Amino acid sequence: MKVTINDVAKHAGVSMKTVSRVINKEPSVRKKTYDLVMQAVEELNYQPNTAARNLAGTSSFAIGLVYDNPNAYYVIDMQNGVLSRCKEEGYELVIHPCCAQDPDMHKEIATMIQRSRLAGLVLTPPLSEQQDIIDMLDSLGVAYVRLLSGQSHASAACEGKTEEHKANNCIYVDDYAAAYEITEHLIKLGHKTIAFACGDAEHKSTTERLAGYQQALKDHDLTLNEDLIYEGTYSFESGVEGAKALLKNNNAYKITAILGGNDEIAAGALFASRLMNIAIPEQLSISGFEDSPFSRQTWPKLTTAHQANSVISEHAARLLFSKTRGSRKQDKDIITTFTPSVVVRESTGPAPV
Amino acid sequence: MKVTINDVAKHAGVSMKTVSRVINKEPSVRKKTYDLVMQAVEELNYQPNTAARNLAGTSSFAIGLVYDNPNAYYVIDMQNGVLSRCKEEGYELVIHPCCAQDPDMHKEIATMIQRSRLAGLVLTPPLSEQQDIIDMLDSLGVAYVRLLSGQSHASAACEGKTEEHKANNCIYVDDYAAAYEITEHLIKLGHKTIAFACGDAEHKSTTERLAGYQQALKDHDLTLNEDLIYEGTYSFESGVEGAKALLKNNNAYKITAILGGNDEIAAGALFASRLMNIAIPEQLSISGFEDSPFSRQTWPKLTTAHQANSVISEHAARLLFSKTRGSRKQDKDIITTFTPSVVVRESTGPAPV
DNA sequence: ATGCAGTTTGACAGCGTTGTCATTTTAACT
DNA sequence: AGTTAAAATGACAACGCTGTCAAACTGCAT
Repeated sequence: MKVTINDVAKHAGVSMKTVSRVINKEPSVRKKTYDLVMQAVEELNYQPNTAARNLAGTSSFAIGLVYDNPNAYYVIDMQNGVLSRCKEEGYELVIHPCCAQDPDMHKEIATMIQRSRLAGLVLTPPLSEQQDIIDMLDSLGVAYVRLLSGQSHASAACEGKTEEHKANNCIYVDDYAAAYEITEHLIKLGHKTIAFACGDAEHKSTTERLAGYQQALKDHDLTLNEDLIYEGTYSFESGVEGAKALLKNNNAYKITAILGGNDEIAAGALFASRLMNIAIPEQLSISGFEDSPFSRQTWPKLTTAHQANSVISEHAARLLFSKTRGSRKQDKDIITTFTPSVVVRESTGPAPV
Repeated sequence: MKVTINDVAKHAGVSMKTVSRVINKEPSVRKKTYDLVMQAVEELNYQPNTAARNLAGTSSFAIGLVYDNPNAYYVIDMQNGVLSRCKEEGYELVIHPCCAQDPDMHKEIATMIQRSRLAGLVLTPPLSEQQDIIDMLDSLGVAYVRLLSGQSHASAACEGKTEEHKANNCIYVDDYAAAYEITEHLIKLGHKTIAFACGDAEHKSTTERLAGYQQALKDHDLTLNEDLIYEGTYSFESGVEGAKALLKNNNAYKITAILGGNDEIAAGALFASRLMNIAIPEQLSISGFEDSPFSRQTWPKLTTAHQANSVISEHAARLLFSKTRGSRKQDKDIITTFTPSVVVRESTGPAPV
């Protein structure tokens, strides 16, 4: 039942070490030997024992995915992207949901790394933005990849970091550009008074998206107004509250469009609009951000900015693997900057006259 | 930096084996010795090496969670429930999304088990219902827990199984009772023509929910009508299609309520109703199933059957752990049958007159 | 043929824990 | 105090693999 590397070695008439070389795709194995061993592996249906490999080897065959995100769709996409890569590389994935606020956060992560001897970590926002965690990882000498919001290498979360760090440890999502684009879409529809319902203040993406929105207004000679910005969180409930607050005494401002910080906020705004008997998009345009499945399941469907989370996380995993163990083939196809693109659906329309 | 069991042993003045006994909570360790060792563990901040434990021990400190479910909320809840238990027991969780249709499914799972030497598996529907997978696991001698839809020990998925199997390997969700209850809720609101939009046929839960619905109708002397049953899948899109199909020529039947197979289907039905200008709940009542966050983010909010997935999966993990390694304390608080309870929100109302 | 550098292979000792079994200590009796 | 069974502890060999380093083999120029 249980086939060890030794069995394979005997079967193929080589040493254990050679079998090891083959399954680890190490160079300097003759093609003939390689085939011989592979055949034995097939015939015996050999499965390398992860525990033994982890113990004997320098680093282990497991990476971690750390997140603090209430959005199920986001998390699942992240997992699947990383998992697909792990499968290919023969790595295990240790998932670790956690609470970014927790002051013992980095201790908890350190413990996890030590116990499982993780080869690396993929960090999603907002944890990827926390300096104390990065410092801890650096001091531990663990490889990691940070998913960051920002315009490529200029991201504020990387201030004071070397170019080398930025290039090797970060994947960027250009929320600024996406927000700019989506705001411009609204402006072109004739909207002049556009509100913004923000997500969590501690997420860098909130700042980036807000900045993109503001720059778009500025570039089109529209006045910025603090009163049109609602500071909330990345949740449906916050979207409801935000829309209510913004539209409460709308006579003064005549808001004709609301930009949601993400799809959940936009869905919440949609919900609030119904409560207030406001027709979407006739009286008010609403747009989301992220293009989660959610945005297709509201009424009307949400205009949003498409963000391919599973692709992004897959590239994060690639980047991580390029730094671990083998580094066999240099993976040159890694994309490090993603810019979400606007998807126009039914929740936005021409500004009412 | 790296603290081994040997360091702790020296520090505490005992043998490695004794330290091992302490961290594994084995009996027959004097209280005094226990404290002594624990202190050393604290002082040195010792973290047992998972790989070594997995290799040396009989079974490993990792369990697997296998699922094939497109519903992100469901998956996340399942993960979190199992994870919370794993954390407490010091186990790792290996997640494994897969495709139930895949004919090589059980091979893939077998490979995963062998590679990671998993101590056990938690299986969610529909994989928990596939006999070939169960057989494979039995032959491998791996512990597992099946999440099943059905009335406790009478579940059809367990036909031909011993009582012992049913009690030790299964967690039941009584979808039948829940569907009965929710149908009754509609009947009490005066509805006489209630349609049912089914989920995937291969899911046992579909059959169970359908049966509960039918029995409720029967018990209240309402006629069953095949035409009122739409066979679809557990998706939003299917809900849209289902509602459209059911309501297309509604003059013949005068459907006043639709029972969705789950929340997504119900949300889809809601969406379709909007398309057809049908007021919810004034002209048509719609109810969901599962009480995912989703059901609170539609307009109007969905009446549904609350199913505490994270609690359910936590108990599944408990049951699994009661069969592995330690089995230390007999966990007597494991709940093996859950019955979802009706949550009334705004999508259901009195039948129109 | 001979030598030499480069390539390919193998022997063997760990990696950090737990299982087995022997040994020592304790408690509970005469 | 002396005996005995039970409880607590320890010594040591695995577990299945990889890292290290030495040995054997290659091809190629002499």
